Amino acid sequence: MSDKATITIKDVARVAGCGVATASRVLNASGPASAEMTERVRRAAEDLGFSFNAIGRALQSRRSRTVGCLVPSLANPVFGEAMQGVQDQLRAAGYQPLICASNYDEDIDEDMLRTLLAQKVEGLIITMAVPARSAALKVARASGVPVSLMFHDPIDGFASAYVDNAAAAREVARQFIVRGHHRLGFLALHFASSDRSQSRYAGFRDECRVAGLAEPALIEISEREARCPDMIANVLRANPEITGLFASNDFLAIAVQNAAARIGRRVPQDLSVIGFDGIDIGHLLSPSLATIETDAGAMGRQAAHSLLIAMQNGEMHQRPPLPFVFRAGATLAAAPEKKDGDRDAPQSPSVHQASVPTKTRTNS
Amino acid sequence: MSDKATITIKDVARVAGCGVATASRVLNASGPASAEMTERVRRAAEDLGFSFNAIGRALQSRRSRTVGCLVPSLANPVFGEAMQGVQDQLRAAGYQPLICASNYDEDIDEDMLRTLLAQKVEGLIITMAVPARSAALKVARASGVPVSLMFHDPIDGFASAYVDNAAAAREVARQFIVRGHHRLGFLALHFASSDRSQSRYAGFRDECRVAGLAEPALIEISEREARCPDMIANVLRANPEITGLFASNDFLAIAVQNAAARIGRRVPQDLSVIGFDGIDIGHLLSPSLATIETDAGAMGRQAAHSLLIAMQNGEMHQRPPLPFVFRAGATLAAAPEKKDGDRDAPQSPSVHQASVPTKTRTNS
DNA sequence: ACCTCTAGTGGAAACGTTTCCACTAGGATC
DNA sequence: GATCCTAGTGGAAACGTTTCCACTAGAGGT
Repeated sequence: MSDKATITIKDVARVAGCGVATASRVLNASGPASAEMTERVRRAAEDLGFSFNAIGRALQSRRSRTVGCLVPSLANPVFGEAMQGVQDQLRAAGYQPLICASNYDEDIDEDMLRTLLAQKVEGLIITMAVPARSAALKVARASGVPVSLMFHDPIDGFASAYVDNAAAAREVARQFIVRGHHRLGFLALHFASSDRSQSRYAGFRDECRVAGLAEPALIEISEREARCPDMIANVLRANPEITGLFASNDFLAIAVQNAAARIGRRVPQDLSVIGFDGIDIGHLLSPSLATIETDAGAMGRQAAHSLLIAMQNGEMHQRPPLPFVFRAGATLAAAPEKKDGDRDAPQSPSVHQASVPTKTRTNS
Repeated sequence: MSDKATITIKDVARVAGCGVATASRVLNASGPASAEMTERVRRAAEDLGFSFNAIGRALQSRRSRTVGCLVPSLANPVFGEAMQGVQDQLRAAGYQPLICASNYDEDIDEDMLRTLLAQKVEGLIITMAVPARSAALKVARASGVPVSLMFHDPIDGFASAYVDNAAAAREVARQFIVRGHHRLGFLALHFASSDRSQSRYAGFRDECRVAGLAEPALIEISEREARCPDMIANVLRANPEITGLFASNDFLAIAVQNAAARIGRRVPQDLSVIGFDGIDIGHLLSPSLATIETDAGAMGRQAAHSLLIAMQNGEMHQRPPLPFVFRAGATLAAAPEKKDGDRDAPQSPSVHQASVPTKTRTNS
């Protein structure tokens, strides 16, 4: 049943009774060929079940039609969605993604990048574990291959498909402040290594300052701690004054709710929580999750699109950041009545009323 | 800064003052070389920043060191985790996955498979959108490349890394029955096209039969309907007699809870729900999610491992199915007191007491 | 009748590797 | 001193493709 050997274009040419050059031209529609020859070659290819060997093709043409993609983890659906977007976009252009995950390991990051470059990818789409001072990024630049970043704020002249993390965080802060919260906290995962977390904290803090609030607490926890609700409960216990907590991502926000319940704090009556990413099930939970909704698929598509353009004309342009939306949810409510004599928090001047905005659209 | 041209092993040989054969032997440690020559070649490669071109190498050696992976979607973290497992395993063996998603589209399935084969992947790891009568599977078989399935029950002689869906579903049924439920339902996504859903329903139904219960209701909904809580609410309304609902996956189980709340049914007092997959956040929700816990990463690792073995010695062996665990959760409780004169449901003979087992481990 | 053009064709080189083979130069064995 | 081995080496052939180039033959222009 199966073929004795692999079938090459030479076999096709032989059967069709022509030279390989002609066969190649016919099968690629890349040059002149008589109607009769065309028919014969098509026929032969069909009969033999011929299909091109992408490797031979890539070697000769020096075009692998392949784009390397690197994300920290595929287990995180946010990156999965982004990859889905990347694939859709690339596929339409006749390219194929080579997808790798670094598992948040800086060394694997670099290693994977080298592997991808050895495969002669024509472009790279990268979300790094540790973008700053990343050896991987140096490798990428040295390669001369066009690079699109994803999720990261633009760094070092690399274009990125991202949302403005600082602006989103400011929006989160405003949502808290509007509701009378004045002791806020930011719960960060991978803070030290994540530029995104850092931008978010910066924006969050800035908005607090503008509103004359105290510096928001910066609480870092490790991935391992995040998996352990008791750890998070401890964190909450250690920060009893916080009434509004901004979590690094939606999963963490959910974990916070769980932890709060363990120590008898009610969400949102005692503690309001806002997440980040806008994962789908957020809507369905009770209480529903207040969060910043982003579109990871769109980020993937944009990164791929920019890259494709750059691969054609060599010019990589930074597009404006992608829009995000604040999604209201039941985890966010007015601050509890203060029991202690906290100093009065001046309201931000832009705040007109206490009515709750449902969705705020923005893209800067 | 960047290299004027790409550096090949010829350049290395020239600089080292030797033939390419020698350079190749040194750099691959694949043959004899004098200490001095070794040094010179290493030096030259280092100085030039040489790295192998995987394409040239693959062409000549007819070994791409690459494995094609196809999953229905990367946006689903279950598949993402599996891919992560695959990658870890392959990487350790010097292979690289080429990951594709079919987006649950049968045509893309086949198209992707052809693309992967054109890349001369040395093996395939596949989870199909529609396994039965799948053209993709025929393509895979015809290619002669070793194939590991993932998630699917073994089909057509292909080995698979999977959990025994029917057994898991029987366990789910027992958990309901133990608690006095006797009107059960199975809520399926992609039922017509998913062998997994079908196996689960079969097991679920079988166990109901064994216990002398009525046939469980089979409720199919589309992906689109699943996103719309009102649709699910309608389904619940249309099946008021059901007190125990087995959902196709955890996300769907969460959606069910939400829908139930909308029509005033309490989980678990009025309706018990059990999911499938065992996603991490299930623990953290309130009520916590009762579910069948599976290890997608382990499935990926096993699929990759079996494949690697088959790639070496040509023999693909079906390993026993991977273990699953029933995870108790607050969405599952005793059946509500019956209000109508339902006939008595005989208890399964294996049931000794009403005490709630916390975890049941099994692997068959 | 000559030249020029074009369509159609195939030979062969190249892409970057690995590996087979042939070759040399010593050292060991008889 | 002839023979055999071994380590070390490089030339060259392949892998499957595309594409440059050269060639033919007929058509169309003078």
